[in-house]
Amino acid sequence: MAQSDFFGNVYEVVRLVPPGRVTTYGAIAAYLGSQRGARMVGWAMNNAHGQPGVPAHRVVNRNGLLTGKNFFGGGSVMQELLEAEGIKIKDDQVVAFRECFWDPGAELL
DNA sequence: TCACTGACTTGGC
DNA sequence: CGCCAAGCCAGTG
Repeated sequence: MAQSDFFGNVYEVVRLVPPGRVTTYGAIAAYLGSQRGARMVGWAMNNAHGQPGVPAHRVVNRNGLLTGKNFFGGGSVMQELLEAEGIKIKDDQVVAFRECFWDPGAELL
């Protein structure tokens, strides 16, 4: 990858997230081998703003809360994007998050 | 070169 | 049930 392995892997994993599914920073971080490195995943997403094909709106925190929605324009853009894929959002939170959750380490392996 | 911050997570009080 | 502190990696000042 052009970027560091961490960033490159994050982009690739997020890009592999199927429509109608969501993943978490911790899941990606754990997949990369750094569970506590979840913060870095968020940082990668920040960089991912300039990366096409990286649906950062499908990445939420472990509570299913749209923590990064503030970075999508400050409005409910992230929520609408997820709803457009069939994911229901309630109170900035993913409904049936556990059912929509997509674990890279479990689905890809 | 050193120090701080950041879209997180977990555990402890 | 809610708040505080620690750990992770990379980027910026």
